[in-house]
Amino acid sequence: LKIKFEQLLIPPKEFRFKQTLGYLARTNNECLYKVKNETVYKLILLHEKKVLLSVSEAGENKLIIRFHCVIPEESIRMEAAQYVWDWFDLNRDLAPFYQLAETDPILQKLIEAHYGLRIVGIPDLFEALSWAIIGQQINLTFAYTLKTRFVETYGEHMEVDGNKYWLFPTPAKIAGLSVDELKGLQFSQKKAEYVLEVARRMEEGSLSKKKLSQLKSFSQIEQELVKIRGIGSWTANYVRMICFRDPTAFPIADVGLHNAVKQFFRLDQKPSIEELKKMFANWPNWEAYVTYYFWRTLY
DNA sequence: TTCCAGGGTAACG
DNA sequence: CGTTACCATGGA
Repeated sequence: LKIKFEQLLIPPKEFRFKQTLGYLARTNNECLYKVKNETVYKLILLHEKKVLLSVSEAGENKLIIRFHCVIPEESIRMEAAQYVWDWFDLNRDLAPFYQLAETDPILQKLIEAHYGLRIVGIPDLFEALSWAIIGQQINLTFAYTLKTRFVETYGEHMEVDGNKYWLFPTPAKIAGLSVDELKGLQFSQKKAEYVLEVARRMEEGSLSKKKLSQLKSFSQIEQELVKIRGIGSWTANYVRMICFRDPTAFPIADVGLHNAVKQFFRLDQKPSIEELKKMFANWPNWEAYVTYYFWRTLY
């Protein structure tokens, strides 16, 4: 890929790009970015323009963003840097989290295995909600299949050097679809209805990341989200976690978390909700990070 | 073939 | 309010 411009990013101390890459490369089924040669490539939309960027490590814990398209203007380069900063959750101060581990053997073990791992987010609210809805109650492999069909049917792409890079579909594109069209991709009736409802609300403007961000608390964001059909506690917390960057978000009903905890402690059966509440009470304000670190123990 | 998957809704008591 | 049946489809 031809490099048109480079931009340096200096992440905080408690960050290891290797961990981010490990997460990004956890599956071959992801259609919204590619990982190759320790570099992640992603197409994003900035000011209506498709911008293909890559992120890799440059020297000691520095990141370098490269642009593989027309040379973006200064303001767009800054927004791209901001995007990556948010995507990798580089704004979070992990020092208190790691301090908490000093007197906690469970956290110590988790952090030892994943030091420098940050929650890789989904900054786009429509994508975050849609992906959560798609993933409800089906195995992840099939969830990726559905997402890929959805993206490649309704999303835009850019082709560079024979590779296609995709954007997640916009609410505007999806809002006009019918349930049957999504069922054609093997969405269930309910999933199709839920995704369409979210798209319509976003297209109409009553639902937006900006509006929700202006609320006073993350719990208010959750209250607003669960008013929408198809969005329950798990989905709302998942989205608080990966889109709104709430470290206290806690998708406690998550099957992946249950399996991870079961395996981590070699339990005979999955932990109950009460047991999880009790356990996580040791990690106040870091529920999202502990959940994420547990997830990583599965792959 | 059976079990279950990064849940949610609606009906019921 | 807490519980339960049901949804719906593919993966392993």
